[in-house]
Amino acid sequence: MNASAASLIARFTKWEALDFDAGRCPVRDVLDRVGEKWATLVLIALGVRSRRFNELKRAIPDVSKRMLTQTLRTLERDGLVTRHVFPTKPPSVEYRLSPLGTSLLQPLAELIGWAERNHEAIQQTRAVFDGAAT
Amino acid sequence: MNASAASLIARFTKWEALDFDAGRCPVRDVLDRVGEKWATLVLIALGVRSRRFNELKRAIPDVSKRMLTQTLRTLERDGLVTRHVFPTKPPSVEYRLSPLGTSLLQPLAELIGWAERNHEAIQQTRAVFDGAAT
DNA sequence: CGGGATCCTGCAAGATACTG
DNA sequence: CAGTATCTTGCAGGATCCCG
Repeated sequence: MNASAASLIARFTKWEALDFDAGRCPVRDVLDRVGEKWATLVLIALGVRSRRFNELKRAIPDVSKRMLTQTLRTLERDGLVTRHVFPTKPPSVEYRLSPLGTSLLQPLAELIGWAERNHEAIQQTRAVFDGAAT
Repeated sequence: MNASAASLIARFTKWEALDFDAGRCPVRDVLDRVGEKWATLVLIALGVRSRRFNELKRAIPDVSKRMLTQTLRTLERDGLVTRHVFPTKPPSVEYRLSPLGTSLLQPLAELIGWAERNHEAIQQTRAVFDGAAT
């Protein structure tokens, strides 16, 4: 147990005492974003460099245009990504990570680092669990 | 931009060069967990202390029994939580955070800390965005 | 090129009722 | 107390076609 985790636990203990309402917890917004299938990938891809719509789509081959558009709108709405239109012909639109979006990259990186370090252990545990269930 | 974020970006650049498949990315498992509505709350509540089923339910008032059971099963399957049955009458079952689950608490805490520091800015940006859309 | 509009499907998650 | 079983609904996300 480290300092940040201990602090989190202390905060939760207070929320709990106040009969907190998970539905209105503002932290949900952020966790929901992280849970969205494409949001994190878009943030990371834009962390590498600013990109145009179809550049992004090539960087993340499996995303559909629809979901990419929707993901970008959501991220823009939350101020994590900015959209810059250049009135060329045909039009070109560049997406950039905002300072806020860039700052999110750090905690995200730590979470993903944890996932990379531990996903093998998770998959083994899972195999054992599923085997025992049979 | 800090070290862990820079490292993440470097890794992504390599994935991208290898034409990576998001559907098979093992990191998804973890991000999906974080996105699940109750999983993080359960992990934090168990970080405070080990608890029994109905203790957990009281700590997180809005969760239904069904979702709590399902969430606990998933976390147990991934080895983040362990389940201990005491054959008393009536039966009592205690859930504990495993070492793996405890280690997840740290990156999670940083993400939630970020969310707490920035949710106000996000909500303001969102209000402006929605206002402009009208 | 950078989308928008529509239709469709599957799954997360809630409501309710029952049980060892 | 600690669940299971069943039904239902909302929404994420995919497929397809259209547009300036």
